[in-house]
Amino acid sequence: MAAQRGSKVALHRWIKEQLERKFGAGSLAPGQRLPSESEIMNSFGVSRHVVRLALAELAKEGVIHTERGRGSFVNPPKEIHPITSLTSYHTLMEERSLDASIRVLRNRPVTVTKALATRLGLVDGEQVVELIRVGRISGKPAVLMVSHLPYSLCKGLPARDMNTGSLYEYLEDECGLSLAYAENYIEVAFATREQARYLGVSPGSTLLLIEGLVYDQSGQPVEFSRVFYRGDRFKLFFESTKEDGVPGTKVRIGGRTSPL
Amino acid sequence: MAAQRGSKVALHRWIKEQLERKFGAGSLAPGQRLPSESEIMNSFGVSRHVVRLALAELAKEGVIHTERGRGSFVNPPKEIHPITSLTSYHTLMEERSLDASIRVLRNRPVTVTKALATRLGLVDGEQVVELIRVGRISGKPAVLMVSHLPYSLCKGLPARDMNTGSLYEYLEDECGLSLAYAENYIEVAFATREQARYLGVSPGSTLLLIEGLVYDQSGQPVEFSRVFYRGDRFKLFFESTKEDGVPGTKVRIGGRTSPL
DNA sequence: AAGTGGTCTAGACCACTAG
DNA sequence: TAGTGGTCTAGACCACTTT
Repeated sequence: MAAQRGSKVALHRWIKEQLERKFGAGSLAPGQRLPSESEIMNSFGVSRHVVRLALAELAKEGVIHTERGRGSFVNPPKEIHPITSLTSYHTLMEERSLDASIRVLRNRPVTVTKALATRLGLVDGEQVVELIRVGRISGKPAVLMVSHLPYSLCKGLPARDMNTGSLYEYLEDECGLSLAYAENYIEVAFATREQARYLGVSPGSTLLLIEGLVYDQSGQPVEFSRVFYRGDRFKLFFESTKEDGVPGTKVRIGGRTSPL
Repeated sequence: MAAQRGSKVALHRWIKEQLERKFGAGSLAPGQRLPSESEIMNSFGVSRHVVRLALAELAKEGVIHTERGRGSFVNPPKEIHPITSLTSYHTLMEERSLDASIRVLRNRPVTVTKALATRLGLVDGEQVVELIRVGRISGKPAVLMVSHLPYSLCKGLPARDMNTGSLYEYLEDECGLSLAYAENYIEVAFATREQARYLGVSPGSTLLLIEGLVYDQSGQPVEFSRVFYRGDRFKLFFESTKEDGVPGTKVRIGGRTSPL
């Protein structure tokens, strides 16, 4: 191999492009193993460092992933997921009942942190219910949902089995709350060690984060939620429709999940 | 320094945490320079490689950025931006008229690619208008907007100066189109060399991508757009309101941009 | 010219996986 | 045990920025 390494493009970028060309989607099926790092080293005649830089770049982009002691493998294409806000993950589950499930990791009262107290309009020392759930699709961890709710509004929540049932239905039907609106922020985040463990990715992986603050009809904050998706595995979908002269756009969340 | 490097956490991760603690937001103001790589090497007594791994991790997360020949610098916090779909960037400009602007990079007819033809319902060989614009906020590149529209629907577009005025207003007022709805996908992307140049980031940087396919009232595809935001600098904002028994959620796009 | 980050080599040891 | 990826060291040269 070796080939002409003309011009000024960095060697590891060039190697990355070669690997993408040879093993990218299409030429190698999802799940297939790439050559080992030492094999790539030899075939291109470069040091291990540049091979690792190239593979790391491909992994960051979600094209491949690596497993210690096993090798690097081609990833399947991204899943498409309707944006989750006020319409819960549970609603999605009902649509794809066969392969979606929820597992509760934590459901217990804790003392608020300062940042949480500000968001939920609580004072220092108050209690909130911390509800942490992992949503699985086809058995694989897909989404990490972290919710915090004022304990005073849902004292019965920690005792409740949230492995089934919608959180929002519970809040409305059994806590007498009437959810009205939410402010949401979508951003890129990176997996902490704990999040990485739950989502089955390596620490520092790219995540899509939807942060939401849900309000009661009285304007009282009811839930602060953070929903983490694997950035290499998901697209968020929403459908928007334009209505008359309104200086904004109406969006229906939770449209179809058909492929692009 | 050196300190106890007990247990099993990787050295570069530990260094990263130390740096974050010492120089993270709060202790060092945005724009301030961090110690050089060799200074960090010496102060921790580690090799340059682990220092670079730690700095790269911080850069990926948007905490810092590095400039060749100059050093590493603390980043300002993320901007908050309402989701752009059907309501154009131009609308945002009007809201913050002082510091937002658009610059057109390309506006010309080209032959469709296969992927584009599929999305826009065109046949091979047809022409589309390629409109590429960079939105700036406070003079700095903020968002890269890449639009493709069937040439037959807007023959006058390439001759039009799109540095001012809204694309959607142009389509409705001067092309006789009535925009109805759009399908949108939000995902993580990574900057190509070209995108990186336009956005003032390094290749491979994390981006937030909104892909949108906008339809006419007759159901005809009118525009395929891709809007790229710097992932380390932006949050997308939307507000959702729940309405009666609809199995979905109404979202008003383009709410206020007040800070979290 | 001096200092900075960007790239690359060579070699080592470790942790994990699989036969 | 052999092979894999994960981590780390030491040293080198280059491209770029600043003085």
